[in-house]
Amino acid sequence: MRMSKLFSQTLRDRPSEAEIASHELLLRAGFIRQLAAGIFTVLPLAQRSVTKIEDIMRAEINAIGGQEITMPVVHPADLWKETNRWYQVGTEMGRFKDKAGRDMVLAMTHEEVVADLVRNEIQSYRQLPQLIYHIQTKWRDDPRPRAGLIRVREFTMKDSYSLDADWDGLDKQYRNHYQAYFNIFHRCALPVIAVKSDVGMMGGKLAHEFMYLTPVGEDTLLLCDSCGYAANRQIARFQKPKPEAEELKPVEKVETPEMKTIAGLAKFLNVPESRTAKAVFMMGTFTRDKEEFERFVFAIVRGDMDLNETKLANAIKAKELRPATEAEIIAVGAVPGYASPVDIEGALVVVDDLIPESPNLVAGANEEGYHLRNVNLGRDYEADIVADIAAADEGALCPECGAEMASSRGVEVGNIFKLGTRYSEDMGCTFLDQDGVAKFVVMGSYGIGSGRLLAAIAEEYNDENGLIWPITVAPYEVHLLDLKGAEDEARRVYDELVEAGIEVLFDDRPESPGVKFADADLIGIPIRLTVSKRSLGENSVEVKRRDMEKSELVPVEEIAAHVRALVNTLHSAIEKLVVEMPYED
RNA sequence: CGGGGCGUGGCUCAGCCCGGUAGAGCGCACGGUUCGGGUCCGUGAGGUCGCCGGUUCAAAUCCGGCCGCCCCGACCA
Repeated sequence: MRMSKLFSQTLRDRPSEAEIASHELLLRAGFIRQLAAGIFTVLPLAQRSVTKIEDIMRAEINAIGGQEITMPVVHPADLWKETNRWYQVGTEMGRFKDKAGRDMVLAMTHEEVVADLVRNEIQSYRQLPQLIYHIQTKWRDDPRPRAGLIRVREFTMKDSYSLDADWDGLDKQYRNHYQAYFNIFHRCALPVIAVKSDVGMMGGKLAHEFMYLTPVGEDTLLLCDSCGYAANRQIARFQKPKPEAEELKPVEKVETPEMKTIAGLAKFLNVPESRTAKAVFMMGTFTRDKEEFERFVFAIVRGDMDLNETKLANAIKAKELRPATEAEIIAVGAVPGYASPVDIEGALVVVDDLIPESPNLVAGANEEGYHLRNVNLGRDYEADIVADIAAADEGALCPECGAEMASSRGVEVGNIFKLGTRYSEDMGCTFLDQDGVAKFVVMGSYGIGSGRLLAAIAEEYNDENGLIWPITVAPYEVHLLDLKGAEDEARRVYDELVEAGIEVLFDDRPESPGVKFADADLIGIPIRLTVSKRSLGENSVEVKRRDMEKSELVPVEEIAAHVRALVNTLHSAIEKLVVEMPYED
């Protein structure tokens, strides 16, 4: 490709909307352009990189038996009504009506379409297992897109769907994806870890997320250095300190003027925060018989811990949770700041599983200015649900080995879900087993966003001058530039490299050397060749790697062979990253 | 949805407070110059000042409403 013909241009100034490196550099280097919030055009350079990423994904998924298909972007809403997700998913789903007034859905994922295919195509256990996948556009109307390609509304995703006769089959396909996903990321030279995660709107039993660790990430992870436990904070378990057993003491009302916070209260009463009960009020949205209703949720965790809303939502099977308003709090008979689970009407009372073991806590008195000492679950109030609803934070003890865990930020670049029969049952995906009995197909789904992956790689590999692509995903292998007086020889080098099957971006523009070098650094192609009067004076071409300072002179007649060898060296260095990864349930 | 910021040629921004002929740098076109780290000089094209309404003799500027974009939070595979 001649740069004089390249569609995109580089930008000298930092675009004002870019806050993180990958966003800024992908814009400046001419890889992407924004159309609207969270909606981007992929320009030629990025398109080449994305194609390479997708080919890596194809190769790895094909290797575990995947068959590529393409499913539609527009779905009849009826399918989504069958699985209830039409009702469960909120504003994130794109909805419209076709000309006949039928409800339609913009694809945010494809379980329903897969299930519809399955119920029509799969009749017999002989047709299982199967693995189908596609690389398609998704629309998720995220309330807050940000950080360039990291979090967008429209994106391209490789999603695969496994179909099995039983759970053992699913387990095998799940493990296959676990390894294949590591292979994909490793072949993109992106370091990732796998963490256990919430199943979210996908439903199902088990999920892992593949996380690229970076401060710009928006997921918080808890990681145990000792045993390797790794989980998204949304579901991270931890060992809770066992309080000492003690006799239940009588409830005692104490005056606590202006003590509306746990910290202030504990100090005022001279007790540790762990001897207080923290009340958090939420309104949960529930679905019953396709009807939505809200219910007040009174959640209690110990005063030294925070409520984890995802855990709470899962524990009570709420579709949504939002903080309750002051009026709603008062309506159930609680007093904000002095709220107590004692004598509450009509609320769903959910307590953390540490509370039953924590005797004689300080709680509110439901009276302005007063608290109660020695409140005890079971004696003074009842819980509707006891569950782990406390959040794990930096320093929490590992649920597996008890060591202190660290927290880190990450970007989710891929995920794998054991869906089980969640969709098969709703949509009637059955097959006849060997014994002639109809059974539900056991499903899994597995996704990687290619644009987000591209951005993560850009985020990982850059310096003050620009991008530094790993060769496996670089838009071109070689960036060739000529300086004044060497144009003819550069053109011969270009033709020779192209002839040798090497991907070359040839900067043949009549620009000054500084402009050409700066653009080469910005675009970040791994190998740079310079043909100039100076190099030709030694009958040579200058060869420089983007990730290294030094350059070398290579005789013109050896250049194609030399570059071929260097390309191979760079590829094999990345191949070495592809290793077997330990799997943990 | 709550809080904050911003909207002026393709890009980065000034002008707005204090109303009076729309500016700079970069980029782009043309001419010259230079040629191993964003050369230098000249000439030129390019803007409904986000949109709608109001105030005024006069609005980029003041007032109201709306829209869009960015950041933080809520939310979220």
